[in-house]
Amino acid sequence: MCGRFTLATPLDVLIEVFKIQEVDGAIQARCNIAPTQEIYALRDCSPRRLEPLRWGLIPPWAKGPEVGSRMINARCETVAEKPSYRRAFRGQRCLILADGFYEWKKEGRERLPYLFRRKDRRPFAFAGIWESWIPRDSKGSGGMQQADPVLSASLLTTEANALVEPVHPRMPVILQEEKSWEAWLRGPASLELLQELCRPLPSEGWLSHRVDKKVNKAGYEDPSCMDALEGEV
DNA sequence: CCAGACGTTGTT
DNA sequence: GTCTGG
DNA sequence: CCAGACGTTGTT
DNA sequence: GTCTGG
Repeated sequence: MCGRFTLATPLDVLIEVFKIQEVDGAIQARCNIAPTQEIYALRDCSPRRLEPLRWGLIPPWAKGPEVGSRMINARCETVAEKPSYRRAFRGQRCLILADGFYEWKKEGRERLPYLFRRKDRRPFAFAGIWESWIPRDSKGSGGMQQADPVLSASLLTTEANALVEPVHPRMPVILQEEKSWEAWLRGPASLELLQELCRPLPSEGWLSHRVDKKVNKAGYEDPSCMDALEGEV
């Protein structure tokens, strides 16, 4: 699973790595992105536009946005069939930008967070799906103003690779090459190709280390979140 | 037919 | 909206 | 994902 | 225990 991640790479580097052509809104370094918060995604190949989305896919039929708080992940094994996800999986895939992700290991009563990232610290993308949700006319508005649609997203999960497996049995679907970014975003794609892209990423070129439990608290964003605990590598 | 769910993880 | 369960 | 709340009535 | 909020 993946319930927290980081995106602390400077914007100019993201623009260069992902060939971003437009940037929507201000993006700031994030060390502990939590569900329901803003994430940054590319929804199209051309133009490649970086935009903020809400983490937690809100299906179009939802009565309120809180439905999205339990839709933060989609299993790649079932995403094509689940009523809440399949439409987005067919035609609304996105790349969620990241440069690290946290997974928790259960040790008795404790939940110990680990950070996973590339040795070279290059940013990468989670395979995501997005939806647009239109708020129902809220009671006092009297139809005066139509609320804007809310864009939201889930990220796909797959089996853990050798590096993640000791900590947790699932990990996010990671795309780290231009070719796979293109393939994930590009129009209609065969189920076969998409399944291929969802295989667990090999661990070569990646590192993990334990981090402080202060990461457990959503909203704690100090850069020291990403520091290795003493005695860890 | 209507009502109710629609998701993932991990578990003694 | 669409599917499942009763 | 983890942390924190988990309830109603009626009100200075 | 289970749900909601971040």
